[in-house]
Amino acid sequence: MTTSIRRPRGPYAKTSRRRQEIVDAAVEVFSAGGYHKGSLRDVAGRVGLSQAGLLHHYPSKDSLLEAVLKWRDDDATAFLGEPVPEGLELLRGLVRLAEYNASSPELVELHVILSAEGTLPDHPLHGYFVGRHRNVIKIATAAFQRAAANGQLKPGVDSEDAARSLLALMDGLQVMWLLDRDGVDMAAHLRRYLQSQLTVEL
Amino acid sequence: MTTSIRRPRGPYAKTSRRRQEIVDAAVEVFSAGGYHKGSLRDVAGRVGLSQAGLLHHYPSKDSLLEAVLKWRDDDATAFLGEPVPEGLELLRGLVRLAEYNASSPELVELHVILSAEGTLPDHPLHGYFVGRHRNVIKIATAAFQRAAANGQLKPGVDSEDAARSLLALMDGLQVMWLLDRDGVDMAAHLRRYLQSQLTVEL
DNA sequence: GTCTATATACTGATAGAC
DNA sequence: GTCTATCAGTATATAGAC
Repeated sequence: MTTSIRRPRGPYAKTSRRRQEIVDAAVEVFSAGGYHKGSLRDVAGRVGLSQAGLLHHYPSKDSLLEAVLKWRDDDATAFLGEPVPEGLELLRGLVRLAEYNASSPELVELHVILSAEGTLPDHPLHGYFVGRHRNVIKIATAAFQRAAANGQLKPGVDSEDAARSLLALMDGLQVMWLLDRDGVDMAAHLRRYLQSQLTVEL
Repeated sequence: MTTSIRRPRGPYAKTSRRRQEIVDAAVEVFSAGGYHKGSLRDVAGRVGLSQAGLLHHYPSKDSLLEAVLKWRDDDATAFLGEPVPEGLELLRGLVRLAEYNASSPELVELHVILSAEGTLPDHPLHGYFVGRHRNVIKIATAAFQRAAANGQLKPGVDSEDAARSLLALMDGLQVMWLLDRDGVDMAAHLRRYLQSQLTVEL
């Protein structure tokens, strides 16, 4: 997010609001079709703009998608709290995040479709998801290490392995939940997994 | 697969071979781009055919994709053996399947991208994946129930929950593996999870 | 069985008026 | 800031010759 010194509030605030409307609409569109199927015309239509008009705010499809991902990351970070909590607190936060996700199907759809597309090597999002994955693994591993240092982790459990299994489970549960929303309780599955790795009550 | 009585072998065998060539090429194309980005022209080019020529063998994009999914299901079934093994044998088979997958990145890509697209309600594959999911859950749940009946499952573990966690883990690990092939040992993660639910050596 | 040619429909992006 | 008009590219599918 860049700020302008020369246009501090008035017109800028209006443009900013407009840009947020566009991002909201883009979330709807990319959730329902992913990057490849989602079209700028569709996004534009939802905010009462022509496609060319939309391109005035975001000069390309990629730049719009980038804004969507930034918005989603900011949303998740805000949910977990800043600075990101450590140890068991982070693990508890991830369970609460799963509960939150289950109340926002759109967010889950967005994550599932974009992260799958992002695994493909020549997808515009590939680099973003590779980097994000590295970062998330690092943070979750640190949480398990902190738990281990506090004697809260079962003996023989490797922190990085536990972190990877946890994150894979989170991702896989989201796919499964989209296929069977009433049959899958994402947070409960995560809690059970975490409990099986810990020596204390989560 | 329909067979013809009037053309028992010669020309039919040739056509059958051609159709398999096409399916192989389609796996490559849909692996790399999913349903929406994968194009018939691309598939056709890989087997030295024009796009219209390809449509002679599979009259629509959907029919070709259907053939691809059938081929993949048959492949997995053949790997696990028929009839599908029961109890611990099935669980061991799923671990071996993960090892097999790790030697076929293309299969993993195909599964990850198509199953993500298939979660979207209006995707042509949605019905297929919903049905497949139900079926797979049923089989895996039965395997855990069999293990429980043999006293091989830890007390307090619900068979269906264990099955769902296992399958979510399998799916999530594939996404993760595509982002970091050297850092993720899918089979090892599955084995650890299963071992944590069982009273006997897997 | 395979081709060329074509119909029809979208796509993202640009040019330039207002 | 938003529009219309347009360009160049892509897609699936069909018609009909060979």
